[in-house]
Amino acid sequence: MDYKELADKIFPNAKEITYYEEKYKKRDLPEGAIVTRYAPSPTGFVHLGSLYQVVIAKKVAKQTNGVFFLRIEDTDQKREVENGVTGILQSLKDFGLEPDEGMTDEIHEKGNYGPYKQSLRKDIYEAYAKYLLEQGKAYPCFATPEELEEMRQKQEAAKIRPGYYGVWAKYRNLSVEEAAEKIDKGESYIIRLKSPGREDRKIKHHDLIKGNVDFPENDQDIVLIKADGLPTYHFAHAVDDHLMGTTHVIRGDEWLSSVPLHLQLFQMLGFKAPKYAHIAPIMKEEDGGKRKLSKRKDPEAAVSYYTEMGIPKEAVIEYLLNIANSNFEAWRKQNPDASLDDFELQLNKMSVSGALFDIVKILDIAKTVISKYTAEHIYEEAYRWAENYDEELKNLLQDKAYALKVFGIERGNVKPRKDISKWSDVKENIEYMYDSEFFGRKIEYPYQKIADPEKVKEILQKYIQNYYVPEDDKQTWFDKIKDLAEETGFAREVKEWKKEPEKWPGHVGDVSTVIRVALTGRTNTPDMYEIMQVLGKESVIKRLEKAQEFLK
RNA sequence: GGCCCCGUGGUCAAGCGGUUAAGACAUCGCCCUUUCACGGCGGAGACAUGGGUUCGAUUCCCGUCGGGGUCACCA
Repeated sequence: MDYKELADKIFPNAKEITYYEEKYKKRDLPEGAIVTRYAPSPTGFVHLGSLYQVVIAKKVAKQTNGVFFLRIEDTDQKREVENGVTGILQSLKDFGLEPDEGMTDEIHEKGNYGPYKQSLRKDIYEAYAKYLLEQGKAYPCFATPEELEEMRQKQEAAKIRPGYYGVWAKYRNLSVEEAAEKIDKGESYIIRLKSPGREDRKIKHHDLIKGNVDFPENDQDIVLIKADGLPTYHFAHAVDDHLMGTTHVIRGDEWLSSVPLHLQLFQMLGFKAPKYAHIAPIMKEEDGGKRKLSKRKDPEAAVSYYTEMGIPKEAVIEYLLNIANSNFEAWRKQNPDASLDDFELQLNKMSVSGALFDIVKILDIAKTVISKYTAEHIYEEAYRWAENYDEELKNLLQDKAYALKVFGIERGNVKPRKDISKWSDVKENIEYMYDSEFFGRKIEYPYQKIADPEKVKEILQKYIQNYYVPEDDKQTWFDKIKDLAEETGFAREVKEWKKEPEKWPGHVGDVSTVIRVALTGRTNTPDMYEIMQVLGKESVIKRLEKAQEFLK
């Protein structure tokens, strides 16, 4: 009996690998085109770190007119979540990062290199496992989990490197006859790689991000096909990325230490190895230390968090690009209005170590991004967000024409207002502009320097009677408030007051604060002239009268 | 513990043997002829540490310390 017969015994129905090699032709792409992929488990959950990888992978592919595809790695049934693929697809869509190929929903897919779901590729993995078996490069291993556990404990106790390798690889040198006999007896087994590696030899690897890294060769006889008949990540990675024509594997750096194994696998399979780019994780500070952003502990680890908060997708991506390439910031300064697509990302400029996640920075970016939107765009985005997450805001926004006026305050000019960094800020930001809201709840009047009820009332009264003319232009309106200040005993210019503060109890700014508070219930608002224009005469008068009433 | 990677202000980071050690966010102050948000100007704030190599080290080498990753029939 020889390897070939043993292989036939194990995988009697597997096809020759030439079948697959011919079926999946080399991709016809322009010179230098890069093929990348995102290969998550179908957990339905997309981590910020994954989104980061996707942004990079897709960008690199697009830059070179290549392909970015989605492959679902569902070889571990324990990880599977119902509708997991849908959740992932939705997240990618939320950020405009749809793949060119791969799954399009739970069961459908597009592209010529499928199936794009690993559980559907079983026969393919078997063909390649058989191929290795035939050459004696893989073998059936009959060790039970208990046996393995016992071995590991021995190794630990003796303080030697744990694992299934060398003399510990008990079934490695079983003769084909012995193996066949065990199989005939019905003993369960898995398929292991017969690693030719030696731990005392080094391999050199050039990582596109990490640079040159030396590792000991892999000498572990790792599992290729598990007891459930599905491949392990490593084996599937080699087979799939070869067949699917991946040129650049862009993944988290937790995989860096598997590179020797993966390179070995590609070599034994006779495949050309892809280039690797290992991305450092996004970290979070905790108790002075750093740790990876955690799915369990940190809500901001889930990409859905940002859509829920209403942070625009461009802002999240821009932040990620900021972390990815430090020259992005300079580029953005040079090209404030350019599309993100125009930025050329360089893998070799990526940071080797993980950056601490900075929500403040992301919000700052979002603020700038939103400030460039038109009122119309803001309306649409805020409305779409409100539909899903905020019923009250949705109701406020029903009157589109009015909402557009509100959003148009101090917008569309050279120095647009920067006060919204996420859609969830909007309600708080605009609610006082609506009479229904304003009068609908208990109004607080936080008067500042001028708080004496009589004085406040006097200012308000005189303003309505002698100065308020809705048709006034801004300058006239402004001058009238100065007149009002003077009439009620305050300095008409702030500068004059600053020179001689003892001369008046306050200045025009203090007077206008009274009006502002009466009008809006707030001390800080956007330009008051514009607010009054938007509110309109009726509302302004009503509000000013209500404020006086309140003082009785 | 073995193996691998990393260590510049609070954070993200330029820097590649000789620099007043950039910039951004955050922070503080002043200005922007009324607040706030912007914007402008300015301030404070860093090369983990000990040895080498060198005329000269943030930069090169070694140790120490610190941080991270990885050692599954999980990905």
